[in-house]
Amino acid sequence: MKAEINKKAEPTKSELEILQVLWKHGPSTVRFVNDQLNEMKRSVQYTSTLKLMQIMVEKKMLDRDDTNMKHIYRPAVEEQKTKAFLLEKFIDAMYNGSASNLVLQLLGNKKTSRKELQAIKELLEQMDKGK
Amino acid sequence: MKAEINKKAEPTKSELEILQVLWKHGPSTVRFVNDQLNEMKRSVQYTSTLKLMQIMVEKKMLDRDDTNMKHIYRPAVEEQKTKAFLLEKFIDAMYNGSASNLVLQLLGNKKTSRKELQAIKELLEQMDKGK
DNA sequence: TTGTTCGTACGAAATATTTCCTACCTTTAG
DNA sequence: CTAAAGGTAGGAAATATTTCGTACGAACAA
Repeated sequence: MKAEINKKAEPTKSELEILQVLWKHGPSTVRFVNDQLNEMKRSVQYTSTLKLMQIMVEKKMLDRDDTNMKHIYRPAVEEQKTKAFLLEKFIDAMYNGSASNLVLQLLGNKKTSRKELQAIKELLEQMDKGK
Repeated sequence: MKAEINKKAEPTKSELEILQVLWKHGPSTVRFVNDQLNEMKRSVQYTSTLKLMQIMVEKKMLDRDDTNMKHIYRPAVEEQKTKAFLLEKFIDAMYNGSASNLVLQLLGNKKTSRKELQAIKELLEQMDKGK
C-alpha cells in the first residue's frame, strides 16, 4: 500500500524536524530550513531536504507558495494539534494511555532537572487556581 | 550501514510492543507474545513475531533461553531505563528538551481526563513531601 | 554574452522496518 | 509407525523512510 495520502498525518522523525523549524520561524524557503537542520541537528544535503518537503506537500503536511522562484513553505498542520496527537500516540505506546504514568516517569528521571520539576509543580498549581 | 548491533538500543515501534508484553508478563514464548499482540494490538503472523524477536536477540534487546525446544525470551533491557531513554528522546524531538513544556501540553490536552490530571497533581504533592 | 550560482523536479538508490513463505525438525495423538 | 500440530531458521519480499545524483531552468555578475 502506498503511503496514505488522505488519512491523519503522522509525521516521521525527519518530517517533525522540518515542522519544528517552520513552526518556530514561520514560512521559509528550503534553503533556510536546510541551513537550520545543518546547524541545529545533523548534516543533510539540500536536495534531501527539498525532496522531503515536497513529499510533505503531497501529504498535505505543508503548503507551498510557488508563485515565485524561491518557493515558500509553511505548515499546513497546527503545532498544538499535531503535538497533542503525537503525545497521545506516545502515551498509548509507552504508558498504556496513562498520562500520570508518564509524569511519574518524569519525576523519577535523573535527567529531569530540579528546575524543570519546579516549573512543573508551578504549572500544576496554576491549573488548580484556574478551576 | 547495517543496523548497528553495538550502540544503544533504540527499539522501534513494533519492538516496543514486544518489550511491553515481556515487561508485563515476564519471560515468555513467541507463541504467547504473538497471541498477546493479536489480542491487544493488531493482526500479525506467528513467524513475523518470531523473526522480530530473533532480531531483537541479535540486537541484545532480548535474551533467549533455548535449552528447550520452546525458547523462552526475556527482556535484556530494563523497563524503566528504556522508557526514560525513549521519553528523553521524545522530549528532545518534540519540546526542545523541556519536560515542563510537555506537561503544559498535557494540561491543555482535551484528551487528558480530569481523573488523570488529579492523579498527576497527587503525584506532585507526594513528591513534595518526600523532599 | 557567458558562465557561475541558486533554484526546482524527478528518479533511483540506500537504509530501516515489517511481514511472511518455505524448509525442516520435534513432539504428540492415534 | 505415521500424520498432524507446533516449533525454529533463514531468506526474500513488501513497505516505509531517507538520501542524493542528475538534469535543467532562472538570476545575476562579469
